[in-house]
Parts: sequence; structure tokens; C-alpha cells
Amino acid sequence: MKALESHAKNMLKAAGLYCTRARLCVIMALLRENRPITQEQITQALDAPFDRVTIYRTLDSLGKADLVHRVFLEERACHYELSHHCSKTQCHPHFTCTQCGQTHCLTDLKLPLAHHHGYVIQRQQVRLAGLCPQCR
Amino acid sequence: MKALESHAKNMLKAAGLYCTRARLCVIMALLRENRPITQEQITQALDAPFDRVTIYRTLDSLGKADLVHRVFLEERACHYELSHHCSKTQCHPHFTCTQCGQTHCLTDLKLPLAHHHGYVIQRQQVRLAGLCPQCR
DNA sequence: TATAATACGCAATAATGTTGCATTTGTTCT
DNA sequence: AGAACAAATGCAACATTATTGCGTATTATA
Ligand SMILES: [Mn+2]
Ligand SMILES: [Mn+2]
Ligand SMILES: [Zn+2]
Ligand SMILES: [Zn+2]
Repeated sequence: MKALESHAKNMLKAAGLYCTRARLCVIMALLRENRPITQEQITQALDAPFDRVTIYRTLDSLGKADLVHRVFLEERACHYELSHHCSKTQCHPHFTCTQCGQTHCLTDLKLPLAHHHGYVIQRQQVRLAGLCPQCR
Repeated sequence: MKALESHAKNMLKAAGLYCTRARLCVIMALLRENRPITQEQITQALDAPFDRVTIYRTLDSLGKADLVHRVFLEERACHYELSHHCSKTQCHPHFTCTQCGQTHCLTDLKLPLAHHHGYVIQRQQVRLAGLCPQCR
């Protein structure tokens, strides 16, 4: 059994979720891509064909188990990625290049958590836009 | 003529845009609300009835003139707000309460602009989630 | 292997946003 | 004020993304 597959199985086991074909395939696709992608991109990246609805429901169950979360970019469709590079309070920043359009996960960039009087801040998400190393 | 209306007219004049009923109404609605709202909320907040498409096209033209910009929250629909509380490089942070669901503009909270080697960062947007003063 | 809980596929529907085109409105110039 | 032109508007149709209902198939467990 490939390393990716056993990784995916372990994630599902640890989360107490049924270990189904669809969940394994989606997790493996997200592991391979390692960036936020849409339902459509996930569907295309899968080895086996699955119904759109199944992908959405899979993402939903993985989301409730905190294995996956949504990323909101300047595009119509939601993007999804694995949560394993994020802390509970802070997802890593996402950078989108205004030139080439690519989005990069800046997993090594740690920004200080904001404070504001009277507010309890539980989570912080940062979106950056500009020029990527290739395009500047 | 009311202060809101002349404010709206000045914004359109300064931007070199036609001063139309729809644009005036939309800007005045956004001035009154003073928080990010959806096309549907804008339409409901208007005195006169306008077609959905007109609202979208109005937001588009105001957006191109940098009078308005989109705000992405954890909801399906895009939200829109006036840009007058934002600098070119950084929009003020938006806080959404996980309890009551309300979104607040933290216009007085200034976060340092991120730096990352090799990247030219032109714009930064921050979304915060947690408990608002009423709900904590 | 039997059972119950859960996930899946398919069809239908909802929500949000966009496009084409004929008509109306706003601006500018006389 | 009136004419001429550019731009905005309304309406119908369409596109994209996500959700719901329900019957069937798969999974975990004993
Ligand atoms: Mn990421
Ligand atoms: Mn705001
Ligand atoms: Zn680039
Ligand atoms: Zn609250």
C-alpha cells in the first residue's frame, strides 16, 4: 500500500470517520496537490470517477472533522485544503499573484495574532496579493 | 439636498462616472449601512426598486473606480462595502462573531503589512473570527 | 455473515452571478 | 432648450456553484 494511502487512512481512523473510497481518494488528491483547490479540480484529480455531490459531502464530513477547511480566494468557487499546515487559531497566509494568478500557501510565514479591545479572537485568516517571485 | 446625496454625487464626480439614480442610491445605501452587505441586502435597502443586474453592474463600475470593493466572508454571497476606510495596500480587518454571526469592520485596527522573501506584497486582507463584545 | 449506521449516485432544486440586446438616461455641445 | 452620442438600465436567458431528497450500496461491528 502506498504511503499516501496509509497516511489518508490514518487521518480518517484518527478522526473516527468511515474509511471510504471517496474519502481516501479526496484526501490523497489534496495531499498530492498541496494547495487550495476547488471541487471541480478535486474531481478531475481523482483516479476514480465520483459524483460532484459525493465530493461536496466528503469535503463537508472532512471539514466537520477538522481535516479540511475552506479557503476563500477572489474566485467564484470555494477552495479546499488539508488543515495539517494550520494551527487551530491561525491558517497560514495565502498569496495570490496578480500577474499569473497562481495562489501559494505561505506555510512558513507566521503573522502575530491580532488583538482588539472587547473581542475574543479565535481564528485569523490572511490573504495577500501582489507579485510572485517568478512575475516580479 | 441631503448630505448623503451630495456626498455620493461628489464621489461619482471625482471618479469621473455618470451620476445615475442607481449609482447614487447604491452609494447612499452603502454609506448608511457602513458594513459589508450583499447585492440582495443592497437591493432591499434601496428606496427605489432596481433590477438585480443593475446592482451588479453598478457595483462593478464603482469597483473599477475603486469606490467600492468586495469582501469575502464565510457566506456564499460576496459582500460589498465602500473603500473609504481602506488604504490602497490594506483593507481594515473584518471580524465575524461565531455566536451571533454579525460582522464588524475593525477600521481602527492596524496590522503590520506582511513580508515574505521574493514576494512583492501589494495588498493584505485579514478575516477574524471569535466572540464579539456582546457575546463573549 | 447478519445488522444497523452511514455514505453514495442520481435527479431535482436553490443561490449567486453573468451576458445579449433593445430601450432609456446622462452628458456635452450648440 | 434641443440634438447627438455615449453610457446605463431592464428584462430574459443562461452559467456556475452548492444543496436536498431519496433509493441503493458500502462500511463497521458483533
Ligand atoms: Mn494553504
Ligand atoms: Mn469593512
Ligand atoms: Zn505570478
Ligand atoms: Zn456576537
